[in-house]
Amino acid sequence: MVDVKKRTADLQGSDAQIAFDLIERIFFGYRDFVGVADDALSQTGYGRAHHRVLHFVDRHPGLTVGELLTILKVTKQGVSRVLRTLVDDGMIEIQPGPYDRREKRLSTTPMGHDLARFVARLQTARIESALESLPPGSRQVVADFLAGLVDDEERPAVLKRIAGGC
Amino acid sequence: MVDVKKRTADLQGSDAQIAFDLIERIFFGYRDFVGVADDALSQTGYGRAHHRVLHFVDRHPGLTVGELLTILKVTKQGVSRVLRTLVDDGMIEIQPGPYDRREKRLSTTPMGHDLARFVARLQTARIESALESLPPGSRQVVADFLAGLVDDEERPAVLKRIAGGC
DNA sequence: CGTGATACGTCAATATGGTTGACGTAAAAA
DNA sequence: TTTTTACGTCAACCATATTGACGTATCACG
Repeated sequence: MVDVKKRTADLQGSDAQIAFDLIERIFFGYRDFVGVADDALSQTGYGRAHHRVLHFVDRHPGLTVGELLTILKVTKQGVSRVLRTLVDDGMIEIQPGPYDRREKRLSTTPMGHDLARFVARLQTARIESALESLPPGSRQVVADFLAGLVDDEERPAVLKRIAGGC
Repeated sequence: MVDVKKRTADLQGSDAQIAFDLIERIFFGYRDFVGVADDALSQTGYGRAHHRVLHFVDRHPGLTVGELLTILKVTKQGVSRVLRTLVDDGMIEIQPGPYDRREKRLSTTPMGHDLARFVARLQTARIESALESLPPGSRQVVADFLAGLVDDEERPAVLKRIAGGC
């Protein structure tokens, strides 16, 4: 009887402290949110890595390869194949940097831009649908929450980049 | 001049419609949120796949392999190596189903339970930190938003599973 | 001018997390 | 008894990433 009480107390303590609900909502929400893009792009033969590169190059025309690596937190080898594919397919253009010609300035072609926008619109639809039934001000709450998940050291750079847009 | 006006109008229209801000906050927020678990588990030699299996088995003791595959939306081959590793390491136990002995009922050992809780607490800390400065009621707003990102067909099952806990 | 650092590319090997297909076993259900 | 189910496993393969080593073009500085 003492054992049962103890174990029950332990469980209640743990369950009260741990945000299982939000942990799992983040998991399933993200899974299906990226699934929107995965499904749309799988028909073109592209995967998640292609999507990430296409998205950020489209959002930041003139981005250098090094900046892209910083944003995605991957190595140059990690994007080389994906980037080459997108360039070969005519989705992304490369131009030498205007001041430093060692740089490769990346930008989307009209075709690449359209594909990036197509996917972004699908994801926007999912977001708007999720916000639809929520009270006014929820958009800001969600935006702040998501920013709060980012590492403290990274947050300033991330928010600046997002606000910067192009 | 006409061209410029047209392109400007197009751009404004697109930018207003597309939720770049939230799309990217979801990307960076999720990246660092799972990074919390990745970093903690990388020291034990486990990756993201191990974490997912450990988490859901811990949350749903007595889960069968088939149910785990449904939750994670992967194939049995996709989890077999990871699951075997966790069993070999003494993190997860297998018992035959009480009524159907073909089933393998999965549950965490005390050691596996502690590891799962350890990571869940780290993730909870990140979540609470993100909610800290937000107005009251934000927790529910965020929870509803995340549920809204889930596929419509999946949502009932997902919410039931999360609520069920165990 | 030469020297070193920088931006980028590439080759090779390796790891992780998956996939499909084929085949097998044990147990339940008909 | 036969069929279906729950699970496992072998093999082959794919996508995405890593580290390390090496090369090349370009810039910046003494």
